[in-house]
Amino acid sequence: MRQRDPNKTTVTIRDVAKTSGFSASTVSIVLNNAPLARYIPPQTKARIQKAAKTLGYHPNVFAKSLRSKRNHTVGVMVFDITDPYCTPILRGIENALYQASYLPILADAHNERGRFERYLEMLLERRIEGLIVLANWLYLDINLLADIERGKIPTVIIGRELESDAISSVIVDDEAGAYSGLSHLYGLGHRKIAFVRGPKALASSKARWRGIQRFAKDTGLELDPRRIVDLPDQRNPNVGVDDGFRMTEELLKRKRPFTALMAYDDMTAFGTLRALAKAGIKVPDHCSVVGFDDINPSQLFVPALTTVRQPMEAMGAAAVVIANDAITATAENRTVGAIHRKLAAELVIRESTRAVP
Amino acid sequence: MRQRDPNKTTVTIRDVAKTSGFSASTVSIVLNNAPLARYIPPQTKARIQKAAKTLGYHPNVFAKSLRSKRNHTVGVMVFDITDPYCTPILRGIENALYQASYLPILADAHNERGRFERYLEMLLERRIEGLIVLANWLYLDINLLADIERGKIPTVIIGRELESDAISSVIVDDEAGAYSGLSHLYGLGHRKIAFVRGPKALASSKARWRGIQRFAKDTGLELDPRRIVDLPDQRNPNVGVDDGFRMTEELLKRKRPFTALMAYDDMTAFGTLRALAKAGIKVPDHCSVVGFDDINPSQLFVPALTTVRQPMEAMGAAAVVIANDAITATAENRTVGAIHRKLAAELVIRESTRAVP
DNA sequence: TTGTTTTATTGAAACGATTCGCTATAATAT
DNA sequence: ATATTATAGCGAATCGTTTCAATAAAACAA
Repeated sequence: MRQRDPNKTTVTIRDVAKTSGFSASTVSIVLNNAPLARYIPPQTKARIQKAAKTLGYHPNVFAKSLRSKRNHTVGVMVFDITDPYCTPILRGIENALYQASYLPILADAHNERGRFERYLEMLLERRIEGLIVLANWLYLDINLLADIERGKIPTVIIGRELESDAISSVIVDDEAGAYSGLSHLYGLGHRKIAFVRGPKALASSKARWRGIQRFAKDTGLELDPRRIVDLPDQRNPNVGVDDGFRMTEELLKRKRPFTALMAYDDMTAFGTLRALAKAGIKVPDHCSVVGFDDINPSQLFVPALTTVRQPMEAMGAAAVVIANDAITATAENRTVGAIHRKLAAELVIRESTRAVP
Repeated sequence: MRQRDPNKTTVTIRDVAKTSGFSASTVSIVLNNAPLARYIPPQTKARIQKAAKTLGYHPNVFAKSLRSKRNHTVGVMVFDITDPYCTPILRGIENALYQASYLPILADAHNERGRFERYLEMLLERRIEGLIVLANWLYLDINLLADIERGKIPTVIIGRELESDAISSVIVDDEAGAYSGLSHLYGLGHRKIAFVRGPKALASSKARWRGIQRFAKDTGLELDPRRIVDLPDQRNPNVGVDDGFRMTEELLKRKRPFTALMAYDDMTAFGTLRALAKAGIKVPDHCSVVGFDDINPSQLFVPALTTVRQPMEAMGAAAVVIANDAITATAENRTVGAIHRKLAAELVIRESTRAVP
């Protein structure tokens, strides 16, 4: 005969029932403040609550989820947590989830497809209620997301807008951001401006360049191809610096003088700063530099980097709002279409830019 | 009469049982390769496995955990994910957990006590199998951990060694690290060395200073109190830079010349670099600077920072190993004492230090 | 032949919570 | 006095899985 372990460690709802003198049903109703709780007199509630507290009762989420199919958990998949771009977004996600009483399960794909798939599997098994994908600097292909669609799990992707319209997205307005960055340099009197463009395969590269071109057209600024270089396609956030360094040296070698340089992103800009320092070119005295992103180190640098700031915490929070809405919609059996948010970037003027002498 | 939803979406073990023609018990035994599976003929196994695959059966983890009390989940509590010191450790944790097929639930206390407690509660409810606490730059009091002890959840704390011997820890050898950093400067000929010490309340501050003192004693180096300043106690990782800046200015004001400066950590060192630049003092030409930690931006800086590197990924991995051992021990009803690991720091020589002229 | 062991499979009882439907009393209306 | 309704509480089924105990057929031994 199977019998309860007498010296068991977990306290169940039945224990609370026993010590409070009521049934498990009543305890459940009271503790969850279910609709039926309106009939339960206050003193009964008090007795039950006291019993629960003194016993140190914690409802078992597994038992709970087994019935309710809800577990207040969302998956957060990043592609490389090492990337400083990730951190503030993660903070934004975490904070918003906390407000909504969700807990994040963290998965880091290390930019490996296999790992991404394995994690996706694990998250699906765990019946996450929503999924937030942080597609930092990634070449993500779409088929991976078929799985997600199949499972009907509300999904939001940050940093990339997918062609498929089944998945929500939060991105920054790269085009307007680049426009404002260049506008800043132009306003300072710069006309000979060099560009280190992003990898061609990245959507954000294209968008940012569109902003540059639009500004050039609007003002008649000339974009000299000899002052333009491209970052190679195969990158990794931390070699971005090296690439920026190399590309800037390439630019210097071309002997086309420039008084300002716009880098694809802050990491690239750091490489640029290094190359310029090596060449004895002072920033901002001899050359202004503008980055993009405003990752944490940018403000620490000497000189502090002027850059176009992505509202990363806000992006994380926005993703959670979208996910949360979709989750409650699903719970209430409503359907809701994919939502696409594009947040504004903000120019942050620091020490790496100054008026042309 | 309650009846099954005919167009339900989840496929259960009973569905597999039905289509394969065996009972749920058998299916369970086969799919988990339980001990009893040794009696099951291969062709039965094959039939069941095929059925499971074609139906797309994923066992429900909640039902599973409800019985087995295991859920392959550990809580990871950080005190401020924004701190660049966190990221590599998190990576180390994540990676090691992945190897062991665990999934991390991320909690960020934002350095608020209330938030820490709330998260602890949530994690406990979720019946995490282990807890890893990342006590970066925190003033953590012990009572918080009473809860953990009560629940008998294997816990490892990174970055801090607790007096209580019930909780394992992973720390870096701060003393030896500081010793080697100073030794490096000394070897370059520096004798007039300034120090920006860490906040007094931090254990690592004390340990690092012990290393300094030991080196001074070993070599007869004089530690002039007028070249020593202390960081204030109330800090936050990102104002660490400002504090470093202020303290260095204070040092400069004192008119006691120095040819090298050791900062409590890299963040502080960034502040120092800024202050020195402002004063027109070139690094490393006129003054060498050494940091501690080797956070990501340190290598990006111009000049790249010479620093004492904490093996952060390894620390995260070590914490997981300890936690994992404790978890399996608990599962097998063995008891295992707290383990304390102290990892070696490693001097990383970059561009911010050079021999005294 | 009968008895024992091995092989193959299953029913039923948990795990811990929620919830529907039922009962029983008290309060109110007719 | 009886019918009706609001108030309180409980029993039992259910969620999807694992696992123990039981059964039954086959294989083997005596």
